[in-house]
Amino acid sequence: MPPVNLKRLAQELNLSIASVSRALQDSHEVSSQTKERVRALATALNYQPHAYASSLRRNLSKTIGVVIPKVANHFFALAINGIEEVARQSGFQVLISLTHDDYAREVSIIQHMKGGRVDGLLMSVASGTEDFAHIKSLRESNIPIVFFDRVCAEVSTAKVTTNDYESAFQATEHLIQAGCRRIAHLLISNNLSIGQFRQQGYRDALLAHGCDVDPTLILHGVMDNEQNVALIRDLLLRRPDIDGVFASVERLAISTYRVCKELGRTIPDDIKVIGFSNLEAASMLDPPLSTVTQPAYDIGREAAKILLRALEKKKAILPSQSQVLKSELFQRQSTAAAPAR
Amino acid sequence: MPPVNLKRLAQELNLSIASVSRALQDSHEVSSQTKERVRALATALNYQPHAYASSLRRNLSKTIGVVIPKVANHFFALAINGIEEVARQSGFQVLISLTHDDYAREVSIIQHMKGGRVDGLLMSVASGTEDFAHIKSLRESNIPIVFFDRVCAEVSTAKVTTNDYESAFQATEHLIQAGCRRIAHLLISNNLSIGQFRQQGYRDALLAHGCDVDPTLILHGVMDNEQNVALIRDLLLRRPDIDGVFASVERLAISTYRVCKELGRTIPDDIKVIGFSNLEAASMLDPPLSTVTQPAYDIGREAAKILLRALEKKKAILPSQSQVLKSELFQRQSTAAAPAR
DNA sequence: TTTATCTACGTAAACGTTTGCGGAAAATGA
DNA sequence: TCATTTTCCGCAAACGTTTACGTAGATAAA
Repeated sequence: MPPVNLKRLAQELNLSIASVSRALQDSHEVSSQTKERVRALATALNYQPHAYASSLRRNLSKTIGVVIPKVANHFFALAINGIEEVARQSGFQVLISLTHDDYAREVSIIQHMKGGRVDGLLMSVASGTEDFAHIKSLRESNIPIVFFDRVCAEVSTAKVTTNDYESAFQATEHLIQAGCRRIAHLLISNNLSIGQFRQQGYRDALLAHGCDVDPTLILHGVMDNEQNVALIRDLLLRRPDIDGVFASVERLAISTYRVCKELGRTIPDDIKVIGFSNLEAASMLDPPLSTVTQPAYDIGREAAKILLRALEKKKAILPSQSQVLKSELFQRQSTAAAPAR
Repeated sequence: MPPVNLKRLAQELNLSIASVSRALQDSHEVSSQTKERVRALATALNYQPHAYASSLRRNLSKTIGVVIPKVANHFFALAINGIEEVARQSGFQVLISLTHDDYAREVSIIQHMKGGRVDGLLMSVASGTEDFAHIKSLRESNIPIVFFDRVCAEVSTAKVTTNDYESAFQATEHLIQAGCRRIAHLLISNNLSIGQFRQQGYRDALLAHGCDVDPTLILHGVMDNEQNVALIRDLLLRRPDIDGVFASVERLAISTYRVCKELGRTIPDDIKVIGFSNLEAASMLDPPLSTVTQPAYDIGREAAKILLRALEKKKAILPSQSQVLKSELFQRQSTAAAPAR
């Protein structure tokens, strides 16, 4: 059977393709009777416009790209939900691509996206990315971009982040007030501003409370979780005086739990642990994990909103403005102060 | 500045558009010197082919659609990773759309996908779906589809599942052997085969061990977690003799933990709990949760492989064959038998 | 009446790519 | 030498849309 496209509809209705197209767009240039005829046949034949043909002609894909490191991560999963919600309301599709925190893949993905596939981009930078030429090149393709969470300081555009410095400060302060004196900081090795902010918050909190910053207590984690467990084990064995751990990412907090169980260190008596995390089951852990929880869903929503507003106005270059949402600190068992004796 | 497309390359090289196109495809119809010239300029100008134009002309999008209920779910997140891995290796893009377990959205998404957007589809059916006309209509559009996990029995095509019946049987048996006599079964209300298989495994395990099946012990959960907590609380209060819970999905197991904490029932002494789950932190829960864990990543890989093989051979209709992968049962603290007295 | 405006539709070009066809020049065969 | 094949390239149509422009008829204004 012949495909059901505009030509087919036009033939069966004795109309021109143009009129059918206009009828379906509810143009004022076509009479209401013909509109009805067209719409009737369109639904009868279950006509579906060819999205790519339309994109090609209008130079608009009605699609936004989302480039993130991974999806098996509560934060990004929730952010996607927020993005998708906003996009759907505006009739946009969402094209998700995963970098797996790999620079080469990120470059390749951005290249692909540039070929007219997307109207705009939402992005959380891969931790391995140090050169940003591929991102800057989006300018020339007139593709606006909004960073969220893992922003790129070098590129001036709109950004949605959380108050990472303050949250890290609070988390560290919370550990100090719970009685910790030797606080380790676990982070994923990268030069992204987000990691720097969190580390700075950690450092400043220590200084503000008269503790000195010991660089050997700062551990740079890697991609592989097994390796992280080994690294953390080494650290805790080498420095038995560590009585607090501030994990910059969820995985490192979980790895710390694993190591503590293995070494027989009890949380929170021997070591207190707090970490950035969006884990729903945090309160069900043994012990319940104190967390800094980012408003992931809202971050996604806000980023998408900003991007869609820009697309609406056909602004390809966004003002370098950053919106900061607040994370929430949940105090749970893992950082409970020792009972007064 | 003018856009960099085939026309632009052709002009600058004094060639025809056709030759440039062929050169970039490494056609034998163009000399190796010209190929070099073309490739050189293409990389110099950072030429990126227009994916949609190519799709339109070749009637191929090099894209596979993934339609799933949600992404904030370890199982689906891992499955996506598997899918993405396979797709990337074959040069395919992955277009993810979320149904949020809503029938209307699922229909709308399938409609969109039919408009030439994707070459094939991977799908896990929404729990609310009861009519499958929208799925069957894909046949007419020549779009092959592979179901994974939440398959649709009514549609005959390739399917990738896990051994749900046996896993449920084993999980229930495990509870019985740990000493449980009154075992509740929590599931998400739906008429998908997957839910039926799991329930049947539960029933048969009870019968096989001489327990009778009590329909009032089977609880149909809903979308909202708070509501589920209330439902489970009611159930446990109404039936204080319940000493075991088999949760068909992760969320319901977590909700059970919450309720038990609230009611002061200790796991596993008062109640033992096991559930389907891909939660990485399952062993860190309080107490560590016994799980039936599906090989989510492999499921994604297998489903994608089957689909891509079909696309390779231009087979739009796949033989109704189902591949069954095995889930793994992890015994942890939450189902530990009471110490002999 | 004539002229101008409006309504409703068709014609055709364009978006960027791929590809069947044809053909000129070069290479090969006799 | 001529005939045949091979090599390399251009022309133009096509994919399904959208849209600038043209126009025939109807209506309104003069």
